[in-house]
Amino acid sequence: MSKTSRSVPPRAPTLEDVARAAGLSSMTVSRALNTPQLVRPKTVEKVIAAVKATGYIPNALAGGLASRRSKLIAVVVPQINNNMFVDTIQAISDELAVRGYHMLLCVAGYTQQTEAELVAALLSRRPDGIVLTGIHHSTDLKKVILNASVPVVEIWDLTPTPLDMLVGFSHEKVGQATADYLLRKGYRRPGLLWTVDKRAAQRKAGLCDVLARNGITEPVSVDVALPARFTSGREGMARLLEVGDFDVIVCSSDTLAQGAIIEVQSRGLRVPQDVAVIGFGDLDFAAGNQPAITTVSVDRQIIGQRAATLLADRIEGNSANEQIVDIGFHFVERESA
Amino acid sequence: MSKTSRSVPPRAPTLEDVARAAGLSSMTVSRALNTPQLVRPKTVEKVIAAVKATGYIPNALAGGLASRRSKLIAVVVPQINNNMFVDTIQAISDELAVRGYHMLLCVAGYTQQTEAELVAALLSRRPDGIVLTGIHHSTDLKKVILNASVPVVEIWDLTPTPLDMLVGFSHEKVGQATADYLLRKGYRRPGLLWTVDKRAAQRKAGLCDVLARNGITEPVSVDVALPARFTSGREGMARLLEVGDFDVIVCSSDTLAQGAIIEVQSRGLRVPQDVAVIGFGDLDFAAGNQPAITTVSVDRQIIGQRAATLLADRIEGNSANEQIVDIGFHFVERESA
DNA sequence: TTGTAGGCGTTATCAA
DNA sequence: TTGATAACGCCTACAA
Repeated sequence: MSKTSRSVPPRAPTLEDVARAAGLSSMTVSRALNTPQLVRPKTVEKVIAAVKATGYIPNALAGGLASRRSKLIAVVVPQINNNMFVDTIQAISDELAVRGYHMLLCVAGYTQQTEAELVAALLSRRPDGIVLTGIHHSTDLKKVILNASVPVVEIWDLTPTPLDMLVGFSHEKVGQATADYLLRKGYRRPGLLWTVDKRAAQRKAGLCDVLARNGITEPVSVDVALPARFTSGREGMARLLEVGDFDVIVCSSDTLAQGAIIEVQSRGLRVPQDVAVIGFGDLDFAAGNQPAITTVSVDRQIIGQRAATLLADRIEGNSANEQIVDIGFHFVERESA
Repeated sequence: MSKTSRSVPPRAPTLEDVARAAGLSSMTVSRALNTPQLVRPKTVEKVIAAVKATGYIPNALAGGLASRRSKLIAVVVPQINNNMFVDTIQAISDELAVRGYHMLLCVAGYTQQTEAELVAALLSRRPDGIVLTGIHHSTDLKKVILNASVPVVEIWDLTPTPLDMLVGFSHEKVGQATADYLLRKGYRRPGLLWTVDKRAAQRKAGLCDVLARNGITEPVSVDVALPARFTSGREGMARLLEVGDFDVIVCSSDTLAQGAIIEVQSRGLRVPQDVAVIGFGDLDFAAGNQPAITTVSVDRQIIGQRAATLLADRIEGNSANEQIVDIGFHFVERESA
């Protein structure tokens, strides 16, 4: 109705508006905001005052379009609500924040098709870099990624031939180390309590490989659905106790191990005397559990931190010298096995 | 050197390139991709073929700039590696994916200053909506948000005066319900094992309020750092056992409760006979723990799902009828108290 | 140190 | 049903 008070459309202030308020050109305002060292201090002050006065908030869409740098990193994980990945995600987010990037987080599930589609959609955001979980990708995905020539870090696994950069560790070796431990401790009748993802499968392969070479072939394995849950640990252990007589149960994660231990104890049996239990991950409850869980420790935060650093360095031209980072792992002997 | 093979700069194909390949205008290609129902089927086919041939990937920065809709939702949480929030985040992500949005995930920590800065930076991405954890924000943050006139959902808390929309429950009532339960069960010497965030403080207030009205004033409280960890639970319980004689320990989360229970058991005491323990959250191990943990169940996924739905509906003009969603909670009596 | 011109890749709008 | 034109808001490149 009235053309006085609300005649101004509620358009967000632009660089131009700030420039007008400051009596400068929009280019100078842009410089004052992004590269203040190239602008006279007094001018910078003027700009800052004008920004405050106008309530200006930069438009990163426009900025990214013009500069061809989005300051955006896309992160693809199989799941968020997974004790293994959350610490890595948090570390990525923290490190990226320090470097001035934002994190676009996507859940791919555990199928390749989904991941390929997701990444294609993600690329439309023109991220400056991408973090992919794992090293097994569909050929479509690989083609799209390489074609986009965007820096990529694969995490949580190891291969001599990554798409680009990589931060992880060898799951096969984890399995082997676990087998070595079992054999050294004299366990002969192992049972497996396992989730069905690719990395867990590699650990199983390494484990069974060494066991087989030592005369223990095809140990019984009970599979449980992802994500690994305490409940699945209990149920899986219950099934194992029905089908066989084991001296040790190897679990694909500490979460399962904790559930398994409770199940054993609830039957009046003792861990490790009646049946031992081994986990994976060294989650925060592993050391304090009763009995303390023997497990494989992996620095999940370092994975995220290094991944973010590698990407940011590459993007900013401080070309990373090492492209493949093996963060290793270490076996932690505690009470449960 | 040679100007034949590599003379073409590796510029990503644009709408224009697709249009040329299809013998159409870029506008028609844009329509075929976004609103195919407005384009002749045969033309759409041509476009799809040309897209495939050129390897075209849309540029959402340009699209967002032109259309003023980024298809981006910013989510701000205090922490990611927190058992309480991950399920909510995952649910938001899942629901947003279905609706065609991407999630920008930011970690604010537990200080208001950080959150205000983060949101300002986030707004530069021109998100179509924002999810904020909690209802306590700095006045700066509120001003910026309202000024940007972007849809907001606050989650995990309840207030009659949200910034905009809200999905959560009353922490004070959770505390009251817990107190009611304690009193009904005849517990008279409660101790508290608590983290120091705002929402936990509200639960404590509700709890102490009811207790005080029943003659139990200022129960001893041991505070532990965030995030709530199994280890903190054990340590906190150890301190409690040193400073007093309690018949029940109320914990601000199941994670602490689980640690507390183990600590009690490791001393040869029994839960709940020697000391009872109550948790909060009904995390996945609560029901299967030995003893099963008496706790308050909150549907963490629903919070995320409803928040995402509210936002998407609002953005797409299907104006949400209810702006404040109280998802409630329910007390779950099990064995530990 | 500051300013001008032009383009980044897409979509809204209007015309055909 | 399709196309031409003009933004969208910023930054690169160059000039002054």
